[in-house]
Amino acid sequence: MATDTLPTRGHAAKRLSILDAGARAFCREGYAGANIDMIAAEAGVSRQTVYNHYGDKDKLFAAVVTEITQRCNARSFEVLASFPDQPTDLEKELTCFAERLIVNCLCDQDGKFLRKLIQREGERHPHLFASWRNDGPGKVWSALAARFARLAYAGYLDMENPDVAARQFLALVNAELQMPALFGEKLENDRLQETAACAVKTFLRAYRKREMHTKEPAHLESALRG
Amino acid sequence: MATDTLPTRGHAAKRLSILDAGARAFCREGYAGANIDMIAAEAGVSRQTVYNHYGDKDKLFAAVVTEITQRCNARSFEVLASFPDQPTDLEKELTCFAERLIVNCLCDQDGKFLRKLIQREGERHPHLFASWRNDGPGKVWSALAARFARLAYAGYLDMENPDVAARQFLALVNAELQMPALFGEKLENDRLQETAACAVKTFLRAYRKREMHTKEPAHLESALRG
DNA sequence: ATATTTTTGGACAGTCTTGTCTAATATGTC
DNA sequence: GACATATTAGACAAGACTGTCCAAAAATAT
Repeated sequence: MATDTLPTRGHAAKRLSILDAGARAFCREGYAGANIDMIAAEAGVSRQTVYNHYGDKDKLFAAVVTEITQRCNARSFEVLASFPDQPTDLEKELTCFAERLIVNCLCDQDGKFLRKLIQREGERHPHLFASWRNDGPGKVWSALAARFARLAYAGYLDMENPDVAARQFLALVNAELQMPALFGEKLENDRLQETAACAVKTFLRAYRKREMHTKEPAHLESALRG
Repeated sequence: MATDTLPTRGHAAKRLSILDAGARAFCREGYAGANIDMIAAEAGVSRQTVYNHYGDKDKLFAAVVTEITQRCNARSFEVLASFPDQPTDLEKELTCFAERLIVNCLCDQDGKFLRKLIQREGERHPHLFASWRNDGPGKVWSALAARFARLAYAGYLDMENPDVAARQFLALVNAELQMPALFGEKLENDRLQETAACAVKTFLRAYRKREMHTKEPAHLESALRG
């Protein structure tokens, strides 16, 4: 789990290793089901070391949540920064954006971990997830809504409520991912691309501005609508 | 939990009471976190009675899952039977259908219980959820897809892949429900209706047939699309 | 009213888990 | 090499939970 830039031996490395093992165990078994011996074994560390680093199970859990949350948020906003603000081919670029979203936020290790943790323990430890809610997806949603609003203003999209559109965009992107995510199946690359393409296609069918870019055939439009 | 038609005293009543208490406890605490004493107390029954009825914790869990699954499936197909096959006002009727879906399948006790159980223990007890997958949402999806295909054939909708459309429909309906569901918030009635309306509106913007009902202005269509 | 079934409360052994403690070992620093 | 710090394995007490057993009490049926 520890990437190349992170310490691979020594004190800090063990700390990280424990954190990652804790994340895996808590996700797989739930808070009650995961035990310290398991986590220590999975981290390749003695039980005492876990206690040395994190004090007790509750503190370890809290550390896991905040750490993974931070990683996820960082990734989310990184991906968000690549939103196509001045697209030349809107569908294509939005599809690529959706793919990045899926790969980096929805399907990556930390993302899956965090969603499972939230699903499993969200009700039980509401305070821990306040930051997730306020600084994580909540912010991603509104940031995404702002991007869509800009695209609408620039004449690419036609929507009344960018907030709703943003939530729907994410829902569509997630649509085909629900089942696999629930059962821990892995997603092949081409299925992923198809998912993104489907979602964006439907999103644009609903929200793409329907007037011509060149000329407004208003009479044809009204004839078709009437 | 036991409705009026079900026994409210005697042997069978206790059995049901235990089942419901088990469902609540397993959802709230997870399999490992829920303990028999808790369930017995919540069911208003002694611990021994739980063992008399269900043998052990594993069997109780299995019974909870299959029972709740059956209840949910029954409801799902009941709602599905009310799908507007010959709509006079498609948007209105589809919105009502979506509301029924939300109320009876997504937001009702059993539905919430089951989704939580799946999220919490799906990976851990894959065999238990096979039926959920095969007889539950899986069947609902394909049945819904068949309804959409019929609407498309009847000229109300315009879609290439009814399966994808069905999944997207459910995803859109769910879009605004994710957060509240995750944190156990309850949904006000007007927010629910707005959610359904939003989802259906977007769905129809994407998939409503754009040709006239009376005559096919094929040349105009191609001119507009080209 | 009596017989049968069900439920109850409590005791119980066995197991698992947490968190502490200790003495020995490893790791890294000066 | 000597020293400080981090880590290890293992023992340990305290508590929680499961699943069993049993005799008394309650509910139900005959």
